[in-house]
Order: sequence, then structure tokens, then C-alpha cells
Amino acid sequence: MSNETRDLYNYQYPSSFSLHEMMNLPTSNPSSYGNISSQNGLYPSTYSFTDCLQSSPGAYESLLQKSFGLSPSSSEVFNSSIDQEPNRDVTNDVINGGACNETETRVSASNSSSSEADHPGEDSGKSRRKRELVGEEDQSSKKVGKTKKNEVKKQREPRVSFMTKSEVDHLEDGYRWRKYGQKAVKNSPYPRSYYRCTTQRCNVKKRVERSFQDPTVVITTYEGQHNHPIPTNLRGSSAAAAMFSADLLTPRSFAHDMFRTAAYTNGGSAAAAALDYGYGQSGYGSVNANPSSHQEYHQGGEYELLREIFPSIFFKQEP
DNA sequence: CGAGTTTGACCCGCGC
DNA sequence: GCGCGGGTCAAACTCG
Repeated sequence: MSNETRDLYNYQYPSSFSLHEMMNLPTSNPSSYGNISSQNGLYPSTYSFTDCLQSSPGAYESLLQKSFGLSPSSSEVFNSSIDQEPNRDVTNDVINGGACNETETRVSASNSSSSEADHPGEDSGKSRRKRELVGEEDQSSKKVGKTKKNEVKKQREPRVSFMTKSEVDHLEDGYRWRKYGQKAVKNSPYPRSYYRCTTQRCNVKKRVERSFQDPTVVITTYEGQHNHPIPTNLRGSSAAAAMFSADLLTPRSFAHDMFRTAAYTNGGSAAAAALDYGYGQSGYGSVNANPSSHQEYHQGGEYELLREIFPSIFFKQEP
């Protein structure tokens, strides 16, 4: 694990980590709010979801642009905060959030380099090196993986992580993911699952783990940017697909994740919908790009609710 | 039969 | 140099 990653994690999960304390919110009703936080250092580190809802849709889009880097150069914005103030006290930056929905989400982002992002479709890091070695040197022995001396130091994709209060481990974001690994996390009873985008030449990855200090909190970390549109057949809704812009900036899917979570946890059909994708399949971290689950979600009314809440997002652009 | 999951083994970076 | 832990691979397996 790189220093950068450690910084990111230290930043998010200080030893005294308490979601409620961090959000400066009463613990009696922990599910009645949501926050979006940013670590860019240029904007308030935490945005209140409630504030977003109360403000105009345009203001919310503006927020997304700022906090998720939808404006031209997201990388630089997020990069500086992680590198410059990794130990910043999150608690001090938290804005109080009122009743909003029943999902709380914190978002952070990091980006140590953009070289991979400049070449979407290329694999990164060890796997590529390993494959090259296997292919060029010895196909029969995959254990002979020696690092090439002159190889440029491994560069990372932009990373963004967020915490979501959810019973579901793997939040659907519209993309299709293939699980390629699972590891036990040190000092945590919950494993970490590794997913990769199933689209060819798209090397976006995401890690999903559950906070051991607050098991109701799911920590999702995205790495990289999608270089393809959302599989529309998964959604069955052009409006939902339109939520994701053509530029496919990763953060937009985070927003979508939050909306999804909000919908799933905000209403009577939420539990049933949540059960439909995630638990009850083959266990921890099953892929959930499930058309049927979406349909249930859509028909359950949450979709319409979100359309009302975030009209500018849902109706932003039709391709 | 193809797509996705599981899981043990392996690789590699890092701290000591 | 060694051990640890994170990340990845890939064969075997499951499921629709």
C-alpha cells in the first residue's frame, strides 16, 4: 500500500473514527442526513446533502462540479488536498446536516498521477508488469516476477473513496463489475472485495469494504475513469443513463451511488430492493448489475422520488 | 456455455 | 534480508 493510499485512509478513518462525531450530528437519528465531503482543500471539505436539496438544482450541480471535480481538471483539485494535508482533522470541517434522506455518505478523492488516466484502457501496476513478464519471459512460471529496474515508478489512477451507510456492500452505480479478489482486512472482521469494470479496455477498479468501527458503513473506493458509456441495457432508462455524462468522469458515478443508496434506504420498499442486490446471492460482494433489481427499484417509486429531488441531474442531458 | 464468483497462491512495496 | 499486508492472478466452481 502506498503512502498516498495510507494518507487517504488515515484521513478518512482516524483512530477515533466516529461517523456521527465526524458529522457533528446526533447519534439518536443517524440515518436522517447525508453529507458529501471533499478533500480538495479549496472548498469546504464537507457539503451537506441537506443543503444541496434545499438549494436550487443548479447549485447542486455546481456542488458536484466542485466536490467531484466535474469541472475541467478534477485531478489537480483533489490531488493537492491529499498530498498537502493528509492529517487534516475532518471533524472540524464538518457541516451540520439536517433531515435529508436516510443515507449518509462521505466522499473523498485522491489522485497521485494522471499518466494512466491519460491512457485509458491500459492496465496498470503489477498486473500489467506481471503479464508482460509472463508473456515475454516464461509462460510456464508465473512466480518469476522480477521488477525491471528502469521501469517508471508505478503510477496510480485517480482515486475517490466514499463512505455510505448501507446494508448493502456493493452499491450499484450503473456499471458492470467483475469481482477479482477478496482479502481479509487487518483488524477488521470484514473482508475487502476487489472489483474491475467488465468492459473491455476499461481498467476502472473499485474496492468495497465495510468499516469495522461502524459495520453499517460501507467504504467504496474507485480507481480510474471509465472510458465507455454506461451499459444502458442494465438500466432500462435513458434518464438514469443520462445521469452519467459522456465524459464519464468517475465522480459522477459516486453521486449516482449516493442517489441509489438514498433511494434504497428511503422508503418502505427500500429493504426489499436492497435485499435484491447484494445479499442473498452467492455471498459477500456479488455483482449486482442486475436489471431486475433496477426494475424493482424503478417501479418502487424511489426513482421518481430522485427525479424530483435532483431534477437537474436526471434531466441534464440526453445524448 | 458464457459470465461471474470463490479462494488459495503469488507478487511486490514497505517498514523494521 | 525478512516478514507483513495489500493487491492481483487464475483455476475451479457456480449459476442462469
